[in-house]
Amino acid sequence: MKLSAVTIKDISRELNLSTSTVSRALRDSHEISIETKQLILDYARKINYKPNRNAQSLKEKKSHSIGVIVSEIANSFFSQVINGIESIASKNGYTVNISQSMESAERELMNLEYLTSSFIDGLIISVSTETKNHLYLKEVHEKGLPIVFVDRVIDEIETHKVIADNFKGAYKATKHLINKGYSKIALVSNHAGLSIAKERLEGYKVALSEAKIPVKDNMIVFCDHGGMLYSEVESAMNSLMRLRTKPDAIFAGSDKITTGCMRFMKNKKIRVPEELALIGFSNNDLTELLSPPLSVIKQPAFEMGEAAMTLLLSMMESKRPQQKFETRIQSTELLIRKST
Amino acid sequence: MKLSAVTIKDISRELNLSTSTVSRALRDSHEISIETKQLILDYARKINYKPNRNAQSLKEKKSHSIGVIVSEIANSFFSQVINGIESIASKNGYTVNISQSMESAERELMNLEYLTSSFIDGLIISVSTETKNHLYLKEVHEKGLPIVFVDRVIDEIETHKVIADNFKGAYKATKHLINKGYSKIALVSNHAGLSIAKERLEGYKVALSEAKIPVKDNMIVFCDHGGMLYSEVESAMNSLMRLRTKPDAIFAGSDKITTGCMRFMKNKKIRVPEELALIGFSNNDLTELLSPPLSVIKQPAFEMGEAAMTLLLSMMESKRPQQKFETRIQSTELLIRKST
DNA sequence: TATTTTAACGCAATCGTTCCCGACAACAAT
DNA sequence: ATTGTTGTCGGGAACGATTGCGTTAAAATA
Repeated sequence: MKLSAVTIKDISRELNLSTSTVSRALRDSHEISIETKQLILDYARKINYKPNRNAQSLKEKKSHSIGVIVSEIANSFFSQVINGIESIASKNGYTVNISQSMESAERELMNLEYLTSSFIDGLIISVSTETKNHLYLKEVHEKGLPIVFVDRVIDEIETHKVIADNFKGAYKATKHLINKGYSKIALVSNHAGLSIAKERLEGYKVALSEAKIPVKDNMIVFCDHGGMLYSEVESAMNSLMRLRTKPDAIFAGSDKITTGCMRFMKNKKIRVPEELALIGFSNNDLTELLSPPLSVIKQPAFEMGEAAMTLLLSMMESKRPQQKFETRIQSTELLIRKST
Repeated sequence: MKLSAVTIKDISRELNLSTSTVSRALRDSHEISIETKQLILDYARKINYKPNRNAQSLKEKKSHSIGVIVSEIANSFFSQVINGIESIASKNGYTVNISQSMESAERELMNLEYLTSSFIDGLIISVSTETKNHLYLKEVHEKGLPIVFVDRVIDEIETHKVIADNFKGAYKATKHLINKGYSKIALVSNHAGLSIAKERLEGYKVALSEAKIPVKDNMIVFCDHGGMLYSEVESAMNSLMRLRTKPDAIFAGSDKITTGCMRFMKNKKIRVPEELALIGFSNNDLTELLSPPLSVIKQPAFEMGEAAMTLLLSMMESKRPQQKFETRIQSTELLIRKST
């Protein structure tokens, strides 16, 4: 069942006017006399008229709604990003359609195909770890769908991008560990193919090199699903702990991995930071309350969401395809607490 | 700018057929010969035809999208609920439109009015703490919009409701504290007008009464915005700590309040549970890793989301207004850890 | 052979809005 | 008196998909 809506026709019939006049009055056209306009507006308010957005969308070829695809909503970083997106979107009369890829390329594609059925005016996406073939994304982009990448970008697609300064964040974190006297620093990274993972790896490597610490391959392990499952982090950590020269510090490459590592150390009763230090990317507010309070690299998630939506707005509202695209790099924050 | 979509007309023109035939072929009607059908299907796939959902919605008077209004996405409980909703929705071809009230009745109403512009087929809502006048909600409900309440319900509106067993959860938590030897148990509650707050208060009171512990009003404090701001929790806790007979245990009435209390105790260097025990409602995965690990009452958030969406589906898909509504009460889980 | 049935397709209206054209007054300018 | 102008309004065609009904030819039946 559905709600029976009142339409422009109802108004025009009641007031003995044409639908054109009513439509124009509601849109405050100058072609309508003030009296008629007032009459229509009053009556419309009285019967609680709301324009049918589907009809409007069909006519205007604009839905005033955007799609957002992230890997998981229940992830502090992404929920904060969405928060930022929503705040700008609702201010500008846009509805936000959210779907989750759950780090699965298949689900991502499904959502994408669904959202792009001439339904959304624009898309903000943070690609899943699995994504390797972005044919479809590229296709809709070339057909003219405005897209903004957030956090996890695809270099091959030229459009606006909003990312954190992953290189610098990783660099600062690693350098911090070095300054604290740690030398056997392991990296538990996200999927190697991810843009953020590459940048963070690079920051890690450069910091080590500058300190003349050799970068060892066996000190770098990967979680191909970004720590979505704890077991993934567990086996990554286990492989590190089996090493002949165990690490004395862990640098975790994502929110879920960071908390996963923490969980691992708790489970294994590894003392932090005495036996093993821990620092990682995380936007979870509770990291501060952990024992020990976690040192983290925090991304300006809310602001990144705002920036992405603002950029998307500019694309959607511009008449002609934009030529110049910008990549906004927002700086991360290093919060040093007790775990390092 | 927008993406130029391919329509049924493009197909019909190219193949020298009528739009009716094309439409019927795409919908696999028996009135179309197999050869023609195949021809159309092949060509449609070739040019990557996607039906225009706005046009479909206009024709069918169904948008196949639902609205979800919660107080905040970046709240583990709600993000898990949304997770559950989305999983069922996408399986059934529905798009989820999420908006946040941020515990503001004004924002809630804005979102509601926006979503209900003949745009959504159904609504799942967890009302904000501020909400007191639900006139508009009642109005759209009476006009026939299927609504399902989750977690925070409005008794006056008769429809499906999905809630956790708040009474029992609170009862069990309080009883647990009593069994552990605590007797001066304070309740830091959510806004008093909220259904969940009332039920939890009741569970708290009954448990105390059964143990012949008098219920004292000054041991019950309220956070009118559900702990949205830390300052709110802080002042609530401060008023408790100023009491002549301070509490020896805190029972926190919501996710944000629980973590807020924990934060307060850390800040004030109050030893948990020696000086003050803490238990509370929370769905945050990290509570386990806090020091001490928090005892919590956990709600089946994901399952609640699933249930809500399932109920909403049944309402949306039924031809006539439903008469019988159910209130699904899902049981909570008491996780006893070190904070009590 | 004449008539009915059936298969396969087209026509045109419809959903609710918007907007390009007019239409038709009243009035001003020539 | 004729022509222009302006201010208000209505007619009707879109937007893209769906669908009841009508049409036509071929096939089946009498």
